[in-house]
Amino acid sequence: MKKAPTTIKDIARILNISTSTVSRALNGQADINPTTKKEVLALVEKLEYEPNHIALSLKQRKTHIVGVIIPETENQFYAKTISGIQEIATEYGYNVMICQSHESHEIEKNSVQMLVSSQVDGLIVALSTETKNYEHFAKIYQKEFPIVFFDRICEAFDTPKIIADNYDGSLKATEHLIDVGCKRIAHIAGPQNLFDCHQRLKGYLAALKKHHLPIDEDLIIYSNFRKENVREYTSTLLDLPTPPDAIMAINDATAIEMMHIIKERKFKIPDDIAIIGFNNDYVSGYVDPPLTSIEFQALEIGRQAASMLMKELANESFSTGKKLVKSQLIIRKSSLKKH
Amino acid sequence: MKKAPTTIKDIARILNISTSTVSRALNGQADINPTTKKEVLALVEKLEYEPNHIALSLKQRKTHIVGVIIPETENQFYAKTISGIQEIATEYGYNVMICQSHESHEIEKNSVQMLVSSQVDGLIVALSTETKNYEHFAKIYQKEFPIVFFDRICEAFDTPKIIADNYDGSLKATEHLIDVGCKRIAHIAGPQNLFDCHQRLKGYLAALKKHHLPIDEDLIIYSNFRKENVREYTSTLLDLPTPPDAIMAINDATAIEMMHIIKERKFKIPDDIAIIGFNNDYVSGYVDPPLTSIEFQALEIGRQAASMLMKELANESFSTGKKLVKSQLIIRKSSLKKH
DNA sequence: CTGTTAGCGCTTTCAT
DNA sequence: ATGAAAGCGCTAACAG
Repeated sequence: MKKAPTTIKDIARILNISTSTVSRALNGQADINPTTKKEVLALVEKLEYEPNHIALSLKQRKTHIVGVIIPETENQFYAKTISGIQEIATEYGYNVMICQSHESHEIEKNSVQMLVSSQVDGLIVALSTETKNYEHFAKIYQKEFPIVFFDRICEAFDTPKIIADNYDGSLKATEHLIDVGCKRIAHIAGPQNLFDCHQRLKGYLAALKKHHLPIDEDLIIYSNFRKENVREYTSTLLDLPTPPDAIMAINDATAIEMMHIIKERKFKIPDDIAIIGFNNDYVSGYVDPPLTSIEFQALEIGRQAASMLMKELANESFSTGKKLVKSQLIIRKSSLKKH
Repeated sequence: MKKAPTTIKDIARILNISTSTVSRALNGQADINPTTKKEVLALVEKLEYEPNHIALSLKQRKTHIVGVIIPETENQFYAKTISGIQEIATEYGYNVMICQSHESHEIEKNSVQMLVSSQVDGLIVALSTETKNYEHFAKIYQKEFPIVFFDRICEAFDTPKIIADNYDGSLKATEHLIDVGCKRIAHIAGPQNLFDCHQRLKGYLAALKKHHLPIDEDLIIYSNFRKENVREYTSTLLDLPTPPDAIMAINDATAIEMMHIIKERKFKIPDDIAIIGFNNDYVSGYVDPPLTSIEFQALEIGRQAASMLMKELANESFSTGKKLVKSQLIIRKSSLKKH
């Protein structure tokens, strides 16, 4: 059983003054007798009074909480992103309420509703894999509820959008493979409704085209991110009449799992098949062979997303349109084919 | 500029009824004319009315939010833990507000204050590395504020505590090393104010004692978790007159980094030096050689911590004392010395 | 079955 | 410099 906390009223009663005076003493701005103020502050200290944010929120119709919806905290990328968001939010005096969609459209929808009901002042969102219908956002967007999308963005709305430059990262990675002599480059693509995955595929295709390599549909496999399907994807590729000489997987986890299976099948990495992943997970430098990967600045993306929202909440600016955050190719042994 | 949301008052005005009737229609329990109810519900639908949780919270002095303080979301273990907490909290109709201490005592202290001011109904906490003074918790504990500690627990308070069985995990891991013939087993220990790290050291020492191996202080190194110091720890061990024939590192990240350096120095793993880590990060199965590790059931720990809190909030039970969640030794090549 | 009223903790005019 | 009163959105006694 929790004890009732000290309120402004308690202070007022004890000091025989009105609650408004206490409020003034606490907030400092208005006219107030320095002596009264000192007394109040002393009692506040003694009684360990803590202001009740809820009451304030109700009064001001502003909770100073931002809602965040991401697919999974277990995903390093989103975990870092959260840190970036919190860093900026804290700076602006905001708190963060995080929901995970677990890649479910239904959960995402409920989270939006719950966060809105909780009166969060704005939303920062990376869409779930399943989300192909945006009504739950449309509903609040048309009420001018502040939303910022990042990474898994929704192009349907005119909100700020922060994304890693997946297109450029993918393009550079593919060109790197072409550089080291690969001719049949496979791509394990992600669900194409996800903006980032779509950009990766586009970057891959652009690189092939630029270097006049044929596009072979057999070399493009659409993954659903499920680990248990990786073996199947890998086998499909290895069993082709002419297997690929390089694979660019949709992420490091998939790449690492594939490397495992490829080695089982006695193919040499990178000499038979070069491998590249996306995300540059911290382990990628430690697997055998070390994995070439495209690194995204997750922390920076989180920071920028939060900054955009903070600015919008402060009515400072209202920048819609996409903002790209640079990505970087980290070259390691898994793609360094001798030629 | 956000538009003002629909309130219960709006509905009442339009329908020419009182707000309490609307409230009753919405909550369903009390007597209410089915027709009136239908009208209200229809309008609620049409106007997209969403109840204001803040108003409810103020009224009921219960926010249905639990605060969570963890060191880092980037840490896989805590990321999973969050998922477990959220799973249970959601089940009970609670939301979760997450703060990261980033291993700072100061930030942890501020987070506690902020969460309490935000009127969260309870707290789930894993302490920061820096935290050696518990006053910020004592203050709320004595007000009977519900707290559950997990993993990095604080023994000073009579609250529920959920921890992975680090002692047993460490004991088993050390015995496994002894089994495969190791005689000079080193331990990279963590800060001893952290409960889990302390238990790991105790398990290690217990195993040595049980098997009548001498305890060599040179073989115990106290780490601060900083990646940049790992090289130094490794060198210290390798440069000993008689280097260790096994190392049990405080976590997989450290173990993997050490493996790297050990290989640079041309020691063979596991034949010269066997390696074991803690946590069983998803990559540990993929490094070269695959890393033996102790796995903790992070999800389960999160679930149990949340369950304990939910029960306390429902006044169902008040179990203080530690609850252990089993850990498991995952044996891989890095510890399989031939003998 | 429904309306009236008071109040949750706080700020903020408006008086004094 | 301070107090009284209203109100943020909602629920819950109480009265009818």
